[in-house]
Amino acid sequence: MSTTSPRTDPRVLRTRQLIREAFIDLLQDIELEKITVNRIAERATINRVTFYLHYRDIPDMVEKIADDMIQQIEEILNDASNESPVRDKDWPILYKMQKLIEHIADHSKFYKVLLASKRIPVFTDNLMNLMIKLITERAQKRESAAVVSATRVPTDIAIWYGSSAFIGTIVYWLREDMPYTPAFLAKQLSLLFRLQLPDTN
Amino acid sequence: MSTTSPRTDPRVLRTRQLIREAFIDLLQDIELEKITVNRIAERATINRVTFYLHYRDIPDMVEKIADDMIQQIEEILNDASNESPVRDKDWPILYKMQKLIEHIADHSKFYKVLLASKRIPVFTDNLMNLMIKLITERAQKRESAAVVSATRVPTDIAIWYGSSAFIGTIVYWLREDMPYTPAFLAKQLSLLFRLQLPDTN
DNA sequence: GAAACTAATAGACACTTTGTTGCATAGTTA
DNA sequence: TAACTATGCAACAAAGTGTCTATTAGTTTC
Repeated sequence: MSTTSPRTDPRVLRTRQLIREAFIDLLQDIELEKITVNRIAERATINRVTFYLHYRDIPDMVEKIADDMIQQIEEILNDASNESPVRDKDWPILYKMQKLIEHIADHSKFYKVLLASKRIPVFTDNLMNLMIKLITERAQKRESAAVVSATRVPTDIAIWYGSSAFIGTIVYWLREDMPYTPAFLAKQLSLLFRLQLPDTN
Repeated sequence: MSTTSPRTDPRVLRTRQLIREAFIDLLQDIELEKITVNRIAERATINRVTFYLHYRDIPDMVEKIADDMIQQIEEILNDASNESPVRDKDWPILYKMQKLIEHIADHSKFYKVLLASKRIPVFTDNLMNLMIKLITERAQKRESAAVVSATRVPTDIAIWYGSSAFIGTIVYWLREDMPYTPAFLAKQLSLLFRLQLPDTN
């Protein structure tokens, strides 16, 4: 559902957009369990049958929306890899984090409801997987192999710890309606994270 | 639903136990969204109507089960406060963490499904709130006021960071079927956590 | 711009789930 | 034993689900 390759019918895009917005909108008011295809269709001003032309059921829709989210974020992280300022070359994860947090702030309505207020597991899960992948890659590049050795804490535990801390902090920051700027939050996260890496300290 | 004060009718206890077990059991096989009162009643070998005698609906049941869970954990943490060995007096949170993780290990079937495999938000949320409370108290007692000052990271961010890291690590440890002993995991967590507190390092 | 294609609408269908009722039965407590 | 109360049973209206067929409307291609 995240394909745009062979040019998609604008009606399809429009419908999916409407469904998506209606869903986010409904989530502001009611619990996920109480959301029905009926209500979504009504709010999106589409026919109920049309919903089934796009998604098997509500969990399927949620999953597809989560996939889109992850794809967007991956693009942002990739872009950040290239345009990263020289001064951050020794610590590129800071720049990536900042870009990610800025993106989340730009779409805070979306992320707040799916990640923070109602906590829909698949979103947190996907984001966590992405973060684990990111940190693991860094660790393997030995750019921060210290995560492993220096603290004598097993790699996997250190990675679980760091990834959960990153995402969790962002979630709470969202819940509190973003009391710090993305740049500041990214900086604090990198400070705390750096502490796990005595080598580079 | 966590009351046992004026001695509860054994039939009530039996029924709630059956419902609880049926629910955990069902969650091993199917997604939360697909679980119906019908199925729970069937698996629990009780009448569907009986379910409604105890819970308003499924979300209500989940919430009550989560409440019971938190109450149990609070008792464990309180007990740990008293019986904490003298040598850990300067760092009692380690002992508490170990007791908590041991408890989770003892009921791993329960916690794995509710916290790790299917991630039912209310459980993680409640546990997170408890952890935040715990860390905040420590911080206020100035026992580890360093969380605040030493790293120059704002208190709330440091607390979000630490709490998320704690719970997240335990969740991943559960997902991986507990590859370390509770004592070892608690030790590693305290090592990583201590790093946030340069004063005591 | 007309023709071919495809998405969305509308109404209807069998089916499941929900939450509630009144009444009968069985277990619990005093 | 008697009073009480939890559970079981049958049935109900209401709502939601997922699917079908036929029709309308928008998009793309030549």
